[in-house]
Amino acid sequence: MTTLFKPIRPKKLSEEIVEQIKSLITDGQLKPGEKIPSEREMAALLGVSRPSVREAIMVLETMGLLESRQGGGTYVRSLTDGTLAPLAAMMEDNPELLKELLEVRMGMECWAAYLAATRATDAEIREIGDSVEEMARQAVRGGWSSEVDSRFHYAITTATHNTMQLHVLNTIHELFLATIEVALTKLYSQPQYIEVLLGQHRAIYEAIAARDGDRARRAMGEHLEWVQATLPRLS
Amino acid sequence: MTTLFKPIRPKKLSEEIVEQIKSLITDGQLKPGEKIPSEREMAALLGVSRPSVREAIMVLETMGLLESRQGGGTYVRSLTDGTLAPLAAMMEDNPELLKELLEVRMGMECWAAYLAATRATDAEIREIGDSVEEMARQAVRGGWSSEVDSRFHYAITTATHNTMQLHVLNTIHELFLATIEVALTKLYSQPQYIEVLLGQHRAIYEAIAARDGDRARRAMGEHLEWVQATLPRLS
DNA sequence: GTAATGAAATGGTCATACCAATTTAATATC
DNA sequence: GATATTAAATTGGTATGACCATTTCATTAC
Repeated sequence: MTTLFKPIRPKKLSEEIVEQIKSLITDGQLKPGEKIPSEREMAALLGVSRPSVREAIMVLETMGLLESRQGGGTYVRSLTDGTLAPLAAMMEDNPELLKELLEVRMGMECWAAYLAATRATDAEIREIGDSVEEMARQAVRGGWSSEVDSRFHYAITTATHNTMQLHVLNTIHELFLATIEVALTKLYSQPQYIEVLLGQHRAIYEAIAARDGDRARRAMGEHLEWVQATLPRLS
Repeated sequence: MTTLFKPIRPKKLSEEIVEQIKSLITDGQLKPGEKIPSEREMAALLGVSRPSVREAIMVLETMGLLESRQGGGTYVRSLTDGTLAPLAAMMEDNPELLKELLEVRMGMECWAAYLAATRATDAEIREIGDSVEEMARQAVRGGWSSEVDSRFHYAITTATHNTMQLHVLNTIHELFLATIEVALTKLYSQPQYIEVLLGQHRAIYEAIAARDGDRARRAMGEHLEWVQATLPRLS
């Protein structure tokens, strides 16, 4: 019952200013390239102090909606979809976070392999197998896409019959792909790695097909440790 | 050829402050839930004015990394709060998903126990032990709070030395607590359960202290399976 | 019409003050 | 010793006024 009520926090002035300016931009009353009133003018119009206006403009700049130039004014930016979510952007700036996310993923994928081995339906085991066969088909032609690898892991997570697991792993996988899809595709097309990777995927599939949870977890762990060790060598 | 060169714009002070605080968060020196120094203190430490610090904090709040409370201070948020926000919405719509979240958490806590056993410093092992001792002290008086349990799990996750693990688990833990803090506190105060739970927490601590990863993982798995089985009996 | 110079406008930073909310410490009571 | 109440301290929120740095605009000279 506690979830029905949420703490009420009064809005800061800067938040209200942000909302007003956002509305003017999304309504088209402030257009891309247009200059907004100066900080001093805005403060006078809104009946607030200049620091409060500055805080709101700072926030809108962070959102990518405005752009300030010292001495020159503040302009509305074009509404392009270029801004990455903050976490993905931070991961681009800091490869150590990516390595840590890989490790978080490892824990979750191993757990997923374990659960899948204990719960998968025959149809789900077939789908995992089919994705491995698709890898083998593309391997003959020089390597497989990161989509096929995603299909494999997605099928395993689906077989856990845990919706939350699927959502969390999907979110982590998207963050992951946003950063290293190019490197992964490179990995899946190197001749010296293809057979090793294919063998690892088969081992995972076979452990799940045998409904052996511990074996599935170990096989997944070995696969992901190998990937984690091999990716840095590609750069 | 013009795209090779970008205009050079001197960085604002607030931008430099943002970068410094971001680094402290991604390096794990500022952890989720932790309070950062006050605005006045930060201004003194950085040798800048309080409005400049405030602008930086405003920006970090917009990015979802910090959260300020008037009179109360400014706290680090989990990096994954934003990206995993849909989970909270899903759980509000469908409380049955709590069981699945418990299972996701189980996988991650077991992995954390394993990593902590292999990596914890002596000081970290001491902190885990201290939180178990605090449980024992409160147990004599009828049970312990969910804060003490959080401290125990937080100490284990900190000992993994994986910042992303800490952030993801923190987000999941807050989702978890938001739903069943009352039930957990009830669980931790039932006379027939207190001794069992204390024994389970001791077993986890001892396995980590023995630096036995597999044993730590099994102990954590047993504990969380027991909790998962027992919670429904309280309603 | 163009170039140089000065003034004005604008954003960036700062010091200081005060208000509002929260936390902590001190005191009184049982 | 525990609990409740009150006061003080701490912290974030907002404001005023000042000054610096950069850009834009107006004026003047050629």
